[in-house]
Amino acid sequence: MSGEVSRTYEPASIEAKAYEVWLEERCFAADPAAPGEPYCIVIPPPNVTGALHLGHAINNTLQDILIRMHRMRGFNTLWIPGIDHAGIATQAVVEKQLKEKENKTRHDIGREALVERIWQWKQQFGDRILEQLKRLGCSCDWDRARFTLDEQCARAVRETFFKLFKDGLIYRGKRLVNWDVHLQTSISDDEIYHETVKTSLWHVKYPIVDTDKFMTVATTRPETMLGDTAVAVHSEDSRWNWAIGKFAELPLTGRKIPIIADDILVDPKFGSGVVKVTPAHDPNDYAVWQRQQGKIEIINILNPDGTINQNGGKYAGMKRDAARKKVVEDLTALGLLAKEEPYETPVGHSDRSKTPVEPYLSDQWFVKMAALAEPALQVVRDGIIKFFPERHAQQYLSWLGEKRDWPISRQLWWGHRIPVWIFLWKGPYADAPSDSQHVLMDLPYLTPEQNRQIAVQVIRPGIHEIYVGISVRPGYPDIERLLEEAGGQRDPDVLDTWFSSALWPHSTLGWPDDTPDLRKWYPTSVLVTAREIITLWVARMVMTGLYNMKKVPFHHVYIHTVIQDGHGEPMKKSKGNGVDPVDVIDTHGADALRFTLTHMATETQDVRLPVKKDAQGRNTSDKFDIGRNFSNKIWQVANFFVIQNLANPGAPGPEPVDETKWSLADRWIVSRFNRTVGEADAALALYRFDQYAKACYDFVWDDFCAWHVEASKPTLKDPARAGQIANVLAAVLDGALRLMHPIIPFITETIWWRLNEVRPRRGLPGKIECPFSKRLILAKWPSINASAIDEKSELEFSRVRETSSAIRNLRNQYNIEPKAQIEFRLLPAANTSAESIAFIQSFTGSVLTPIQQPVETPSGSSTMITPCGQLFFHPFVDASVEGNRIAKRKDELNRQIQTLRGRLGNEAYISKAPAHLVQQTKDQLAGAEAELAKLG
RNA sequence: GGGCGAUUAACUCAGCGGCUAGAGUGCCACCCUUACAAGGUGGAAGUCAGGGGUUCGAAUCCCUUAUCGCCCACCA
Repeated sequence: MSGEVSRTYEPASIEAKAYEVWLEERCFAADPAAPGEPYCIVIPPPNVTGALHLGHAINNTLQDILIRMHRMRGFNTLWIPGIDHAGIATQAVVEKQLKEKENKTRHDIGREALVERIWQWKQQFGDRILEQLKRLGCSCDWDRARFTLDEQCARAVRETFFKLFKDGLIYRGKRLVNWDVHLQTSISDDEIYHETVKTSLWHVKYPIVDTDKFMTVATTRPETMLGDTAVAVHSEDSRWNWAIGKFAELPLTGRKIPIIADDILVDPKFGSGVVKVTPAHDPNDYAVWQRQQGKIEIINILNPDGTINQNGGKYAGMKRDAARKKVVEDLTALGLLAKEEPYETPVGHSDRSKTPVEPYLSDQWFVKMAALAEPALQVVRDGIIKFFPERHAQQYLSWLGEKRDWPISRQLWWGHRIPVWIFLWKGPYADAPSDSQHVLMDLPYLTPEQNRQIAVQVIRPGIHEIYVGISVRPGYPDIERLLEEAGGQRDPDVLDTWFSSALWPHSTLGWPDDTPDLRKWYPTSVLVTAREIITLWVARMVMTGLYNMKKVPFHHVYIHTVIQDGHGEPMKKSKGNGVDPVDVIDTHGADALRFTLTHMATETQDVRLPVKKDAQGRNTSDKFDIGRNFSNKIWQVANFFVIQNLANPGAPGPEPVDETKWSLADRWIVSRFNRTVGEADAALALYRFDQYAKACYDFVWDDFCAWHVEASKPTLKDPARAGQIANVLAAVLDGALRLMHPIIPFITETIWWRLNEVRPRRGLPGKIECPFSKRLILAKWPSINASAIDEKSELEFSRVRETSSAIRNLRNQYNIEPKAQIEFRLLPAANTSAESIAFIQSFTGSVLTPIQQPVETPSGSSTMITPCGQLFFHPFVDASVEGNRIAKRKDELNRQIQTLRGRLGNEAYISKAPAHLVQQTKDQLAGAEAELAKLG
């Protein structure tokens, strides 16, 4: 039997096999009709752009723990896997490839061809991600794997967009985007890096109309003054507030622009106290324009290629650098340039083209947040959704509380294309509805039935042209075709990736259809994610969940630790410091990886993981040794101690459990096991995965291997008791495997099969129940049996441990050969049983002869006080060693006595501290004094 | 600049008002003892970031400084 099992733990040989069995037997497959309370997690879909790193590994390990634990508890469990299409990042990667390999831009090959290529790319890399999750051991229902750009998600997106559009919650507005003039595309904030640029600060004089005075503004971008629409001062700045309401004459253009007060924009202590306002080309100034509510104009002076447009008058057509130079020249000629000084300022650059980005005014679609955010705030305030740890709710509440409208359009080709067809308004202007208003109107070329499937909204990008946007309910391609034939043009933009991931918890379950899955598993149970996307993702899922489903998408949000590299930088795809979990699985095993990450999943602190490359070029870390060593420990004790002893030719057959034949160590380990189950349950209920891992580790390594196994060895040789010990060993191993399976599924499952062969029926009724299950993944989670808790045995065995350690310490100090037996006389303390003494002898390789009275300790002999009694010994005593030992101990005791006396001498302590603490201090003092006295 | 968190042994982290502050790794000594050298036994190692305060009692609570991480805002 043991010949089939490798002597050392070799993860590669067992992981694939166990996973194959789970898949073959469809252990992960969920059935909404199956019994059990629903328990559901939807995976935070990883971006398709890259391979998973250790941050994903911890995220998914923790989800798998929850899923496996609930599956064992009898819940009807579903874990839905999936991948995010990650609009910007993915398109950027494929465009970059296109450029490098074929020297083509996306415009060269066109929209359809580009999207086709991205799909090919997605196929390849999406599969790789799913493969990584499988290696990790994730028990997802793979048949339900989803992609945020798949057919079902597309329907959910279309349906949601249409609903929002019809309800007037989507509107068309202006927004400053980061414009890459080189690539002629907008880019996200994430793709911008700031570089300090040496430039000048120009001080320009603006004449104040109807006076002979000037205001001086400072700017690093003089060419943008062509788009100035106001000059702002602080309302309490006595130098300038007299001018509020007057006008300034904008040099070079002669335009008169208002002098306004804006106390947010202007810091009167900075510079001249006067700020030029260019709403179309500066984010702060744009905010001023919004605050001023139509009192000032907004003028765009740039073409998409970065040249000055017709609004720039005689500068039209010039590139921005040339225009800047010319503007400065002209100002100088007019005598309006007061000063030019050297200046350094950070300038945003596009990560993709490495050129400076331009804030650029463009038409975008927005979701109105006010109505959607309020219920999402309320469910968290009311505790319907709880964050773990609790403090993270604050970030959610404060961000959502701002209720800033959500810009949802992206100038990309990869994504859900915005389902709006835009028409020029043909009716009389007088009848035109006002801006951004949702209107009811029937299109003449649609049937009444078809007209019910569309929603119309007015958008007005210019003064003299009025456009309407028409959105179509999903599933009516014929209407879309009719709209296009009638001259409508579909908006070329796509939706923000987060728009589709916001629907993830219900779209993955089948929404907008009313499916059995949706009815069974929505709301889902818990969301497990990292704190950086609490706003981007979590908040939006809550909003859309409440909007579409009228119910929260999940009840708990667990925010886990961030895995950093050795320098304290979070692992990120963009930083390139991510470590592939498969590397660690290859060097240490999946269970070791999972155990170590779980052990690190603490509540507050992010974890640094110094990584190094091994000889094969794999990124790994010594930190995973803890998991590997633990796995090996389990492998050894299970296969070559417990199972071996149960399967030995001479081993006792199963016999009925008879607790009267149990030893102190048996009662103790059974009690300890039940306590450990309690600790694990408590930890998991609060998502304290680290405490759960530690409870398992301490129980298996310290309690079971280090003490109970040692205690079992002599009795296994006693035919009268071997049968009972075997019962206990089998049950404890069984229970431990159940308890640890969620963290380290592969090794526990593999051992489980062997245990089933050797001892299919096992268990200690009322103490450790072991109902049979062919597969551990489907076995019952251990329950706590209060009757197994045995405080008396726990106390007694802890004294045995302490005494044994003290004797081992003594042996070490005297360098006594491990095999050599040493002899003591023992004056037993009260409650020290003969059984305890026998255990101490066995644990320490010593002989203890009980005595009734203290004996003299003449020179050449000595004494030691232990919890189980006072020891007297002589043969090996060396005066110098013993002198040191005793002196050191006396020092300790004296120090202790001093502290304790000091504490008791403090009247405030006696009167204010709880009585039991005062008593405890007194007992400690008495104990220390007694020991000191005995040492002479 | 605002909010949140962190700073405990050489390293990675627990502990979060009351035992002499713990664990794993690393280090030292002894041991291939019949489950395990990926191991066993024992040991050394910490002014709990600095400074103030509250308390009978502070690593733990409050204030403050410094450094780091995340989110948000970034100055004409």
